[in-house]
Amino acid sequence: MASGDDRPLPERLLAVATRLFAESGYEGTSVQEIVAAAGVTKGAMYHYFAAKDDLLYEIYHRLLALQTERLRRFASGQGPAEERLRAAAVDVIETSLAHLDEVTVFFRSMHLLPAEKQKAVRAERRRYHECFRALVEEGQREGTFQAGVPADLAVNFFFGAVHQISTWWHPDGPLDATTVGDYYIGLFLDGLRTGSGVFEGR
Amino acid sequence: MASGDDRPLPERLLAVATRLFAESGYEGTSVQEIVAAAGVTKGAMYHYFAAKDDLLYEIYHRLLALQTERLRRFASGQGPAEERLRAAAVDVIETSLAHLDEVTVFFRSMHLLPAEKQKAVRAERRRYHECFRALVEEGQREGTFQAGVPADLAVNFFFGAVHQISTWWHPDGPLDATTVGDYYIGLFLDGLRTGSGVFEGR
Amino acid sequence: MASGDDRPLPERLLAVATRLFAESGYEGTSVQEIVAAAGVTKGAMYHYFAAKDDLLYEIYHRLLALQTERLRRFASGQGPAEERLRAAAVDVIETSLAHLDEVTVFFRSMHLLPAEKQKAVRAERRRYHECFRALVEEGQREGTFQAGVPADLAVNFFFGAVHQISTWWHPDGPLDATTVGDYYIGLFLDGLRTGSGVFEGR
Amino acid sequence: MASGDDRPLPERLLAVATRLFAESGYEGTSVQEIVAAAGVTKGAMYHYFAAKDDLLYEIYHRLLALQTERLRRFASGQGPAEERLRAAAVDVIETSLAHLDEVTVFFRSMHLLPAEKQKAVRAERRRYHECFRALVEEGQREGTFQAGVPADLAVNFFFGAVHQISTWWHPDGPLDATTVGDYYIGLFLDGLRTGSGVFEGR
DNA sequence: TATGAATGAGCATTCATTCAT
DNA sequence: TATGAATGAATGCTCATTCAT
Repeated sequence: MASGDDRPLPERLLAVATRLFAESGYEGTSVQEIVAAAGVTKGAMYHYFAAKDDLLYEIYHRLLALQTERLRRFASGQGPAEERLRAAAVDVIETSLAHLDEVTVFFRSMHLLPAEKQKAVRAERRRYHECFRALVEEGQREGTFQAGVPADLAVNFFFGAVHQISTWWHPDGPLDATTVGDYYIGLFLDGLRTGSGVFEGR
Repeated sequence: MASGDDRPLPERLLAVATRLFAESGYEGTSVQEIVAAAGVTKGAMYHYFAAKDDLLYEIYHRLLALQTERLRRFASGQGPAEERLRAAAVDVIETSLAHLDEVTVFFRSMHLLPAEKQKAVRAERRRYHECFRALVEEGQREGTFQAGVPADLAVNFFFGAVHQISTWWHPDGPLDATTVGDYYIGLFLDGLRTGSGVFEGR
Repeated sequence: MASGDDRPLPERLLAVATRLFAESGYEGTSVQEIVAAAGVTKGAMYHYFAAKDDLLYEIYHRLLALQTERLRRFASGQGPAEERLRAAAVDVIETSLAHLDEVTVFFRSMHLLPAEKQKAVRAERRRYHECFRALVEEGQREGTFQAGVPADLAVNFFFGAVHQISTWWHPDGPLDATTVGDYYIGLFLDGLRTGSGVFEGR
Repeated sequence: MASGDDRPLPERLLAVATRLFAESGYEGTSVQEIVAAAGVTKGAMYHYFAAKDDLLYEIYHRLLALQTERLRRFASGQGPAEERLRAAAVDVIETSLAHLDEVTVFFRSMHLLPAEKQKAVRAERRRYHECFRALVEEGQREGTFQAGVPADLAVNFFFGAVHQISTWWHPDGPLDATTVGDYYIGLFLDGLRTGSGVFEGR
């Protein structure tokens, strides 16, 4: 019962919920299981979170806020677009792999959020996406990236692959996070780069 | 009430369940809603499916069986590996987009299947994956594809992107299925092809 | 458990609920207590009633339907208005005292019904009220009843008294139902009759 | 937040509770809602009231104490019983209409009080009732009122009607409080007066 | 083949109340 | 006097599944 975790209760509940949602799914995890794992009672949880889906929202919202803030720093840096894009992509893969449960849980279960929360998170996500896309477009204007492929689609392609990583990768497996990140970024940037391919001249 | 659908009941139930699962999620759809939408009663459904999760299993199993059979035909064809891989990739994107609900539902909810069914579908999925990977490896041996990137990882990268398509693409949107497929295959093959990139010589 | 009651389950549930609501109040009676007293499980109850408040609605709706039908028969009969009104009033008191729990429960708890059900029952109640009021107005036109008192108000006065009977009267007490009914009707009609009082000439 | 209400907190809490109970019912109003509407926190309320039902008890207890004190003044006055009864009745209707929420709330929810509080309020109520009944009996002995009707029953009849007024009357409606009071008293006294009716000679 | 009444276990949520501060 | 975090028990309701017919 003594959890040996002295973080504030809201943080502890989010951490516990993230782990349990990743293990058994959002719908497969009861509020009772969450609070039991955190060593408190339901009332304590509802003191901080108005509903179970607030946990789900908050889990991804916090990660996305972190990633957005970091992305903005990379995007507004110096140097050619490709270098800034690469740095941003390395970073988003690193933080995504470091928060694999959060990513997994969210993309599996965001459809279970009530409409208005879904809208809110989609709006946050869209802002992130647009910042990333702007980097791709900058690279296309510079001539580093193929102009023939819609930047929007390329970004979706990349993040699709990233968000699904947990379906096959595990931190204790043979490939470490950095390695996977390098390969993913390589596959993405090589696919995009001028000289590589099929969309040139479009 | 008259559904105007004269397919056998099992097929009708699967079609209805796929639609409802895609709309409201697997856990958000009750058996009662499924049978009501199919115009029958619960007993009728339980006559054909032993449990609700049989529907989920069957939905993806049928699509995967179809895609596996087609993949085998492409894989065992003539010509250079890249051509066969491209044809297989075009095909899997086309069939995936044509059965977008099935793909969405399954990758969202496979974690809710009981252990043994999860194992079964993972085994089927692995067989599919390995056949696809073999094509990539053949291309690497032929020298068409970069040998530096693990074929397994490349295949996972590609299917990650494909399985997430429904998070942003819609059949009535500005890009039609063929266009999306072409871009995705382009991004994938360009990223993989010799001469494009970072993994050469590894 | 064997209830020894072979009425259909819906009727049995309503009977049990009426008794328990009268004893402990609507809010003080749990669905669990109702189904336990009826010897079934919650699922069985929810098979017939969509919500707990359906029980409350149905309890009064059924009594009111009965009383409305009887009132219409008395109202459309032959003879002077006073005689028809007296017969109707005798009848409504008799049926109200025979269903005292229903009356008590409803007038205590109707404010807990969801808005649309409250509206429905109010509309039913209004139809009943208007039929009764028409009898009073007829007596006023005939000159039997004082014209100075608004018929609406007189009817509300009378039913106020009737609906509160359960706060002081009990079937096993010294006064039997018929006696109480006679007195109430006497007090009401004497108060209304020409020659008795203060509203004449208004 | 600043309530603009400088009455002592207990009074403010009772006023707020009365309004909320009248709007949403006793069980439909949470302690949290009461304290929020009063601009304080739960601890403050529990400092003055030991339990939620103390609010309910106090709401009616205060009104009843007021009405009892006034009734005693009218009862112990000079003149014929009918005049004193009329004055008392006018007064009780006036104060009841002026505190309509209190009356409504109490007669809807008194059954939710714990046994001992219910007993206490019933005893207070009985004292009030007996004082009023004594006036009726005095009138019967004087020959002004029909002796054939039990005074107890007549008083219950009258207060039944009065306590239900809020089910149909509203201060902003076409009839003002004084008018309603006059009619109610007229209907009651005319029903009771010698020469009007059916109970004479009993 | 199909019905539909009934089960039983589970779920998210609410809430009056307490108590250390 | 007053706060607000936390409790613990209860509540209405849902739902996959069974089974006699």
